[in-house]
Amino acid sequence: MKNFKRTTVTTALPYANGPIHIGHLAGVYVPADIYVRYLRLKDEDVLFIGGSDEHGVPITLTARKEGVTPQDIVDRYHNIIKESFETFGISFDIYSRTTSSTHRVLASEIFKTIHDKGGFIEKTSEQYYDEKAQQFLADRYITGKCPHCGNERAYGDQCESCGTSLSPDDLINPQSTISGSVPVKRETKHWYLPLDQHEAWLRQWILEEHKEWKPNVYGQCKSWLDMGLQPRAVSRDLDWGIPVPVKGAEGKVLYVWFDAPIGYISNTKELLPNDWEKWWKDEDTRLLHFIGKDNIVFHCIVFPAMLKAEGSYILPDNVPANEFLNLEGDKISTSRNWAVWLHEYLQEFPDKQDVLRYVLTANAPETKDNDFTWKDFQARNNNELVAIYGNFINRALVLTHKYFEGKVPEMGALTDYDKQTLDEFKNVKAEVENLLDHFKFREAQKEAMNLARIGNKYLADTEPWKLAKTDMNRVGTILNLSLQIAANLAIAFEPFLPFSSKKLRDLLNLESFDWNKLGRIDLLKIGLQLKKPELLFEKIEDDVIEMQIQKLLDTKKSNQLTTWKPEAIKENISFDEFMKMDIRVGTVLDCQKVPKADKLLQFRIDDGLKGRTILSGIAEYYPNPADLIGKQVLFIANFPPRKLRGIDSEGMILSAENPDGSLTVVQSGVPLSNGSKVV
RNA sequence: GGCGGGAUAGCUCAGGUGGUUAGAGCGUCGGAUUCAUAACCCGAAGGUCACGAGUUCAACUCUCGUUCCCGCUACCA
Repeated sequence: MKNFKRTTVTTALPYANGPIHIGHLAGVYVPADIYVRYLRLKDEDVLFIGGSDEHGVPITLTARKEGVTPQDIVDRYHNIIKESFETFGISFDIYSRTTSSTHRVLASEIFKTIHDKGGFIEKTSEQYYDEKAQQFLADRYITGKCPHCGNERAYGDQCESCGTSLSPDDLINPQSTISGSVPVKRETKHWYLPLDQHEAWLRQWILEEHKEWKPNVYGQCKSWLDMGLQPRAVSRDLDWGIPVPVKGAEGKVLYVWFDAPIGYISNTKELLPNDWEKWWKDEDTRLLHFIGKDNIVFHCIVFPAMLKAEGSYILPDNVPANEFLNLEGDKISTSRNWAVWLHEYLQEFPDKQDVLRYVLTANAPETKDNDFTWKDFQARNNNELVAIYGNFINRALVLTHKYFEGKVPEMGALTDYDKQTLDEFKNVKAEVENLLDHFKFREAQKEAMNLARIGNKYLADTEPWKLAKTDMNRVGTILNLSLQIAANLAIAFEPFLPFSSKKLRDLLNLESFDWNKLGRIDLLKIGLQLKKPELLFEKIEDDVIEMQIQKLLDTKKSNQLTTWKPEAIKENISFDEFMKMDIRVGTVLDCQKVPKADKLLQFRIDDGLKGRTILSGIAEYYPNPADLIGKQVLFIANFPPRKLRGIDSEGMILSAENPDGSLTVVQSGVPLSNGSKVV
């Protein structure tokens, strides 16, 4: 690897539309913080950048829902997030926000530079426009009926009921959420970043020059590159964001994904107004992006393309992306409140930052998705932090106080067994370093914990409490060595468990905690007075854990209750409007999966006339499509034919939406004549 | 459907340019011990390394196919 002079570490900017949860922490912030603390301990030049991502449509929607301004929303969450990070010990050099003036200026400048270099292409397209509110509608501002599951409140980008991603054109009966009016199509101009033009060098840079990236990262990039890159819009018609800084762009802002990563740079600039460029433009700087797997393509392809298009910036050297953390077997979900929220944890478990840090690292989703359970949290705390680490520290201190009034005793001649023990932890430094350098935080922490295991074993094997009756010199040596191991633990755990390390250093009156001293046995001077033993960690009892589990069960219950509520009835229509619709009864003659389409079933329907073919996107709910053959179903008979996957679909099979979002074809209970009208 | 990642002890995970008895932590069981937050220490049980073929003297490790989980992507009237 190249010898870099300094390291810039960025962490995915949390979206200021909700608080931080353990998934964010495990995937991004805890590993990044460990890495940064480690580099700082080694006295390397490092800058740790964080901040809130505060633009984009979802924030405006939340604001609208609550009847406040977008600024109110981002202020609220920015403060919650910033404060919880601070309390949790994520040691950012700066945690700023994309609504800062520095960011506003820099993002504009970067856009302008790329623009002036001809790095964008301009395209005019038709988009929905709300005539009453006199503005273009972002995908999220349009609701309508989901063509897939029939949910009436699907958004223009996604149906939250069935999870399908949509485009506004897909929606049936689109409606503006701003004024409630029916939007019309209108022409609008936007700027695009032509990723396709960047494909060649990206391919070389990633696939040839960065084979060392994690398999999930490398594979995902390769997948995208092989599919071929498309131009991506970098502007939107919206009033919340950074104005597009060119003529003729009134009412347009930078698309949030364009401005957000620039936040890394502007936050650096805010911190170091005169000195920021060396962290972003010097080839001797190593740039690292810590992110979750949802952000891989963005940080490996899109953002680098932006930086390259601008021309003066360095590219990331590595993008250590983690997978996702589940909670008690289910996906973490902000909207379903299925999460352990950091700010709540900090309140409910005061002074237990390190416990969560430890558990999240021990269980980090480094190679695949992982599960967080409260039982595991309790077990890790009680069986590892308390029983192994805390217990060893306590033993060493208690013994020293008992036999030597709390002063570090002299180290006499070392026995073979002493030397053997020393051998075991001599190379801890090299091992932890090697693991951390390769972003293997889970194993690195385990290696640190191993020191405590060595200590416990040493005490058990040498039994100083027995020797105290006969050979106090020997006891002194044993305890000196034990205390040296304790001091080593304080250093080794410093990146992982900073709060406990500080507490331990206080107990040991240990001032220096230079990483380079790790592995030495002269960290504590003879005669040094130690503080009275104090527990490093305390046990977590069953009732505390049960309360947390109960809290989640309650969430689940209330989620179920809300989902089961039928939706509100749609606005009235006239009888005439209904009569325009031709709903018929038909018998399924044949039903099979459409090849090369996951969701489509192809029906052949006896409609009493010449028969018809209808496609329906319900394949995932009918693993055995043949089961439907012979059943009588209802279908819309007077939709114009539409080609799907090359097949003409002549109508729409009616299905009912279940509480879990799945679909069931509505069937006739009694035999009817094929072709009967439903009136 | 295409592409990518994953599948190894009850649980969480290591592992290897293919080569003697496949590792760790936790949990379980047994033993020892009392300095310690009934903690620590020692020992044991527990795995056809997802499934099926192939290459090979030899495969958990390579190849192909299949299944399941996660993600990206197409499809959803």
